[in-house]
Amino acid sequence: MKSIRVRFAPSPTGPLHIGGIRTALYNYLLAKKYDGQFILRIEDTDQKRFVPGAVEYIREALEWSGIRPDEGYGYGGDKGPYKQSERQTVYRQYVQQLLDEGKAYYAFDTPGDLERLREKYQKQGKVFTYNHEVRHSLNNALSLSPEEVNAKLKSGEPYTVRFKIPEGKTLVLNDLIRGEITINTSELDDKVIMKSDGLPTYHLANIVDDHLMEITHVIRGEEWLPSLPLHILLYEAFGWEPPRFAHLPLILKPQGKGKLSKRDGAKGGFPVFPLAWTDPQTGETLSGYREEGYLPQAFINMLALLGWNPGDEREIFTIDELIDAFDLSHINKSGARFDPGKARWIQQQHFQRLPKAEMLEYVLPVLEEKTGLHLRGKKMREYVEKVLEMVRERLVFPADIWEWASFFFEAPKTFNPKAVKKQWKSQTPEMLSGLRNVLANIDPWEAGHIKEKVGAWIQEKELGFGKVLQPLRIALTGDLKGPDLFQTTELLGRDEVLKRIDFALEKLS
RNA sequence: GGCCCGGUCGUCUAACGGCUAGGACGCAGGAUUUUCAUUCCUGUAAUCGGGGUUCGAUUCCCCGUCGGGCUGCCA
Repeated sequence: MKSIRVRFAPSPTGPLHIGGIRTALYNYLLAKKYDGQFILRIEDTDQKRFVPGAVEYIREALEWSGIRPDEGYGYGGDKGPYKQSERQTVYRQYVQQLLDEGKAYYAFDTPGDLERLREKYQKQGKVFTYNHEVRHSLNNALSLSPEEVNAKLKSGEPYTVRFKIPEGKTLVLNDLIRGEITINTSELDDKVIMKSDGLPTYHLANIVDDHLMEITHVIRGEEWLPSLPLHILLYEAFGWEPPRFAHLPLILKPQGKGKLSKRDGAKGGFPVFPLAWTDPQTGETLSGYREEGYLPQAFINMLALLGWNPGDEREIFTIDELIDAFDLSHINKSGARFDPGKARWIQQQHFQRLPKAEMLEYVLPVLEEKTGLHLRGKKMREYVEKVLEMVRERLVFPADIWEWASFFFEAPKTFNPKAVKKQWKSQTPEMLSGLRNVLANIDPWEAGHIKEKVGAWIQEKELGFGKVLQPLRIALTGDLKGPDLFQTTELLGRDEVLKRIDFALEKLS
């Protein structure tokens, strides 16, 4: 049995969105599971829609996600070139073959002609379809004499080539996810397979390349399901064995109607792209999962679960676990509404599972940027390690470190008014002055010992932990949240603690 | 309009004719904690409607309905 070869074949018309990455992921998982190859092919047959930077974006996004092609554009391989704009002569040859065999024909209808026909039909409440019913009355090689056709070709008149759909045939197609699909070929239209610019359309290029590149499984979005009959017919026309097909359910908007689009992220407050993208035309930047602080493994995990399940109740996977668990038979048939909240939860799960050292590496740059300090030296690094140890459970994203631990690096200059209102009472300054004296004389300065001494003092004064510790927390951190206060005081050091108490007494009294 | 594909808690989903329809996110409540967060416990809520087939339908078939996709010299 030959090994599995799958491909991801995006069109460089802009940034890939998460639906595209998910398609790439499923292809990748299948290839890795069965020790096959995952190929990247660039489908740039529409030069009008080409966007500069898009190819680079696609590659970077795949790399960041950990979905690395084994072969393809930029990755080598002996079945190239892997960019369709560089394969024009290949396609010409196959188009010619269909022409010679009478399976395709020249068509001279201009875009204007077709536009007028569509309008005319629409006025009558109908839809124009270039099919077996009308093809003999249109401006093409089926209605013109061979001499007329030759004359037109010689004169350089622009033409397209259309595939002649065999009529009245019932096709029974098989989709790995949806099962059997039956359709009559008379419902189909004679699709253009080569445009007047000499480049093939998607349909032709796609099947020629899949065949030449020996693709065994085509896993793509459901939006391609309607053209599956055409593709099968093309394979038949060439006498090639088609690959197996699997059409993935679409990813839908979190709210409202329709499939997730590139515009939805800006509106919904969540990214729809793996990496940030700056539109070369407008200069507008749209955020990406990487920039939001998502871990690649969390991002991948989240996408994997959108339309697939492992068949058991596991939800958190490493990439290797995904490869192991992945299975086409557990892909869903219906579209999945994207849920940003669940994505965040998966990120949290992955971030929390990070080994200490790795989490530190994620958090360090955030801290360095916020403080402007160099934190890689031994001493500072150890300090950050201790801070991280105290707050790590609270973090979902690397950037959260600042929300929870800024006070370990900068004394509060202001105090959260809500916290003050709640816990800073008229008798607080006096109490805190008393506590200050206790703290000033504690030795050794160690969390357990501080707790013991402060506890004794609270009891002696009959004050209660909350009444004392809450104002102290405000003084030290500026707010009413954070890790264990005694550990916090230990790490801050006695001098700093006393200084902050003095400052709070001065500011809030 | 035509063709195609779908429909289980608000959301992601499990149950491939047979338990009180299970899990997760979210939400609500509780426990723990000096606080916030974490963690733990509890609760919340679903088979689109109507017909069949069957001893028995979430599951199979038909109709309707709703949702989605396609209907380009785009991919």
